[in-house]
Amino acid sequence: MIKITLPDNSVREYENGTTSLQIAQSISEGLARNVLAAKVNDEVWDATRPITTDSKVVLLTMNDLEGKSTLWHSSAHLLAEAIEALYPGTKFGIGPAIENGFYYDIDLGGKIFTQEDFKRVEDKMLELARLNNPYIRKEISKENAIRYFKEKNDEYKLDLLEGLTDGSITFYEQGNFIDLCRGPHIPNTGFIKAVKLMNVAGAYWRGDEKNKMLTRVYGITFTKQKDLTDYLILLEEAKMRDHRKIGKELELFAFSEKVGMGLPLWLPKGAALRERLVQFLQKAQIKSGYLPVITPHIGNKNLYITSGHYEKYGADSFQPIRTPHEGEEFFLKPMNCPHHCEIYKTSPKSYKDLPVRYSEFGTVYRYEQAGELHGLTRVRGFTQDDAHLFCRPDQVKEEFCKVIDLVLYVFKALDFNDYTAQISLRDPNNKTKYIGSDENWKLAEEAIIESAKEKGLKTVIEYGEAAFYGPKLDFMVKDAIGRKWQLGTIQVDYNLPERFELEYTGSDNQKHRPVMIHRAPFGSLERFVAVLIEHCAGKFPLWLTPEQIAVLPISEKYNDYAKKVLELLNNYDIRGLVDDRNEKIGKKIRDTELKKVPYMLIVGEKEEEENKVSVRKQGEGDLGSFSIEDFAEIINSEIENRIQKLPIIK
RNA sequence: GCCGAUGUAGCUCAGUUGGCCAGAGCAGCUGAUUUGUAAUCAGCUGGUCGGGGGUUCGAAUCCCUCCAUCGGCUCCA
Repeated sequence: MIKITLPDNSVREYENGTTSLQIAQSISEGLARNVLAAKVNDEVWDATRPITTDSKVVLLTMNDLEGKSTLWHSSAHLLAEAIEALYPGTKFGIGPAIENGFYYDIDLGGKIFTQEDFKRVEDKMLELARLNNPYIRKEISKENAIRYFKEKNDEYKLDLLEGLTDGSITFYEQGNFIDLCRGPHIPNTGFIKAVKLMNVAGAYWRGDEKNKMLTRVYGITFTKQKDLTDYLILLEEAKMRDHRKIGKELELFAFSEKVGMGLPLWLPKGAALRERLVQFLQKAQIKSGYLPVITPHIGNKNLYITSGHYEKYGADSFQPIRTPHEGEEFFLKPMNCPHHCEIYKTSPKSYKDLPVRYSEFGTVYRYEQAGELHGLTRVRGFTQDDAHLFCRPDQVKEEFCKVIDLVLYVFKALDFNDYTAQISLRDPNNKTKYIGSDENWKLAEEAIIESAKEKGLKTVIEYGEAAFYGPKLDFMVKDAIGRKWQLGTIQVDYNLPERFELEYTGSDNQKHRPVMIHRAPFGSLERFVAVLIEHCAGKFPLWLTPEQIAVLPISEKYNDYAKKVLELLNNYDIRGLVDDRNEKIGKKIRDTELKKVPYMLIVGEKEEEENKVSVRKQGEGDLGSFSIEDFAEIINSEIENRIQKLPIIK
């Protein structure tokens, strides 16, 4: 007999060799029908794998991340089985589960796989799923594994096998399909009840652009049809919120082929919104002791040679601008830090001067490959809400913590309430990608980890995500429909001060090297606005939105009164427009609703007589009539509660 | 940059066995109407069918090429 400890710490005894599935059955049949896999002593196992020692067991269902990914991994095998049945001779790369579903990389020889083929493959998958074929785990020798895939003539699997050591190799078999796979898998294909292929794309074998491009087929499956339906509804919702669509509809920004790809044009309303964001942050930064500076849009090549950016990115940048005579070379400014280093150097610094904090809404230009561009989230010209803090080593932690406060202040003001902090460190296997000594990296990493801890941030560590000059703390926010976005970033840097030979005189009258903190709470205004649009679906906070009110006269007879109302409200710092078109009130309301203007003020005979306005709130309806002063009071207190009462950082 | 898809009026979209002057709705303009909480009516304007080249008696439709966009890959200082 073996002892099994369940998550509620209850201990049950089972016969040696009992499976997690049998444990589930002993608890309830319903549970057994939903068990996809099990965590046995913190390792995810097949639910059908016999347990032979005393163990901690957690049964996994669709409600668990690991349960989902087991289902999706098994679904990838099912996809492969279906494709092999329909397109014999197909070679298979890898087929993992991903955040939402799974994919399989396949080589169909010459055949082009398109959306037209989806229906056929989906039907085949469902047909195979209904056979309830078990997923059977088999340990196999490397020699036999190689023989199998040689016979099958699948060079990708042979390539994968090369990296594996004998003794650890397992095959999984379901129906007529055998795959090299570590597992784990669901008990049988019958758990897969709903199947949807999402899209198809090219992907290089092993992610290396020198290798052959395979066809990547993306799909998702569920154990209930309803879950698939809900997922598709969520995707529709995401489509409705797409900032490219809303940006066009609300006339916030545009692109022009003539101006060039990836170069956003801010339209009047978008520019107003952006400017308001800038003012908001500028104000908080000045209160926090930042000194705004301004630097040019181009910089001499030597500047970037010093910073190390030239060596790292020079070849993949917009190429230099050459002057007609002197043979000088200038780059479009791809980042602000080197300029700020030079500002630091314009005067000698004492330890008493530090920290100094230079801030700049600095517009930078980066050559991004054509296929990488995406709306406002990935562009070739953008404005960073940048700042560089130069401080003594003993000030790093305090400064870093203050920057965290500022970032959280920004998130709070804009309703991003669900966020995590990602500590982005070097790739330990490839240190050549980075500049600077191990010692400096260690100091920087410690500063970040300690500060995040002190602030009580929820953190995850990611290796290989650091900037080339230093580790980062990246803030990931979740939007209103649960999608994750990277926004603000804070970086500790011991390397650029060295390259620029930055100094200050200490109390010991010796020269010392300052530490530099790079930070951008928004990240970039472009990206931030994009994420904000998708977060709030275009219904911006009242303090930020381009038009807070629309005054809607019932007929042209009341246009003059409407204009007077708007003027009076302008005096209360409330902004908006009068819809003086010759249209019926229903039409004006409809159009204003679609423009997502927060408040509509309807004025006609009654209102003019009583010097009032009828207030209608966007998305909610009629609120009744108010005097102009009362309405202004309501708006301004709503704004005050949202933003001005937030504790401003010291 | 690579793989695949897409490109028709300002916007959303019809129109492909190649064939009469390329269509609709919304937007815009003109007029009528002067309106009470999500679309008033009528008329009109607007398109080198992404650009260029080719096949053909004839091309939005077929072929080539370039550009842009979309979904991915790779990349992201």
